Amino acid sequence: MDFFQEQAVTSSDKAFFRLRKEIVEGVIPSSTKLSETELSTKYQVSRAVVREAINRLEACNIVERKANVGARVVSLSPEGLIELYQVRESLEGMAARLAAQHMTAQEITELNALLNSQSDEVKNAELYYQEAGDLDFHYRIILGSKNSHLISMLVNGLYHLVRMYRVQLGMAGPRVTSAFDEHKHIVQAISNRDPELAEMLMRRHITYSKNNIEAKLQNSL
Amino acid sequence: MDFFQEQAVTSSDKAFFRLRKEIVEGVIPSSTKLSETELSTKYQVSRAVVREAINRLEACNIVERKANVGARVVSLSPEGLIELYQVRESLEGMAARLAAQHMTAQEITELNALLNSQSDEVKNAELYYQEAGDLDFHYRIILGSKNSHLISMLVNGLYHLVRMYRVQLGMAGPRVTSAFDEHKHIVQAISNRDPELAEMLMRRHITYSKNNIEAKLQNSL
DNA sequence: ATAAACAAGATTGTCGACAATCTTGCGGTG
DNA sequence: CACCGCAAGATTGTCGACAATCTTGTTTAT
Repeated sequence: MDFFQEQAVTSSDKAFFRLRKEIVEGVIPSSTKLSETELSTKYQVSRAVVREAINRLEACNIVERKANVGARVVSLSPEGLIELYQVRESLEGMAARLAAQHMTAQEITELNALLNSQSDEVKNAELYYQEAGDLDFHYRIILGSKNSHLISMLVNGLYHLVRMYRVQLGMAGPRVTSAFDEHKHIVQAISNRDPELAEMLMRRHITYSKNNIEAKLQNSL
Repeated sequence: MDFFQEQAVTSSDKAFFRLRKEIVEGVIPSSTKLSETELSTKYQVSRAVVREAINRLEACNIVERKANVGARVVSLSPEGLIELYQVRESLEGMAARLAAQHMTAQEITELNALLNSQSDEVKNAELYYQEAGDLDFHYRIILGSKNSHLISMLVNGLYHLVRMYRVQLGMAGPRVTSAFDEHKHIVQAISNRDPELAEMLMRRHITYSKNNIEAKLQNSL
């Protein structure tokens, strides 16, 4: 299930994962100032490891830092979410294109199997699908691109930010069955080794999600 | 000329910029092991600032690091360069699309002016163009997208890697006049506020570059 | 009363030392 | 002779203390 369960080897790793989790899940609210000394006492580690963790969070665009002033959690805005989805559309579209070229026959078979198992869940209205299943689908295609830069940008960077928005703005929306059909068509294009179509369908799929979210944001104003 | 001349405020900044420069320009060859103690004596700073600099280089994908083992400069490969250009095609294509929507009238005017001034240079065969002028053009469009994630990924990340490849594999190739015409058409699409076409032309432009580079790599084998 | 200048406090940046881990070469054992 | 284990050396990871910078509240001069 969890593809890349990144495992912590050093203290900084642990601090980084913990901090990221707390920020993404809103335990530490957005726009909060991150005090190095405060966190080091809270986590029972030295300031150096907290510092390194914060630096890594900055590289993920989860916190912003000013020299001699400090770091604070990024503030979420509707515009920021739109920007995020524009980048997603671009990168995941390319991922789908490359996946159609580079995925192995076995990987494609497994992807189809995943979709079939999810098909039952969708019929039975187990909306377990939305969170984990959607992620699983997108991850497989990203990894299937076999492009390490693409993978790194999406998996280590964007996806945590997207999740942060999802959690904190309460976007666990529906769009389940329609999204599922879109997934099916994307896999079909990949199975047919049709890069052009795969990219186009993936871009549309993400654009639809973006529009759906924009509509929700409108309503909540 | 230099758009974002990032200015160093802390010692770590200086160490980071210096290290990046030396790596990109090949003074420190690719695949070199980076010893923290060695660099700290060489740069006359503490190990902590070297450490932080190396961490930042890791975030840029310029060095790879293993826990408890150390960091080494990434190794360049033809496949790596291709992957880089695939990501560039994706991101800069989106940048051109967004630039067509979001650039101000003044920015577009300035972009046209830049092209006109370069037009003379191309005619006079001052191939000053290739390096700085090409960069200038692409940077303006990236910044014109007004998408901070896109800008950050390209300016802080990919472009230094691309330059590293260019310098070390000796890719100061021609393709001057034809690339210039492609630039002209892209700007025209942006002037017409045609996002679709701007993206398509930018993607083609980068694909051509990629093909050109691939051909050179073939020859040098 | 407003604004500039200063001082006290707190926070980040940098440093050198110690602890934990990995690498390397030697010696023992099958 | 090959392989495993172990010890010495070197390298990275972590720590607490000091230095440099920013923030804040008060004072002072216009």
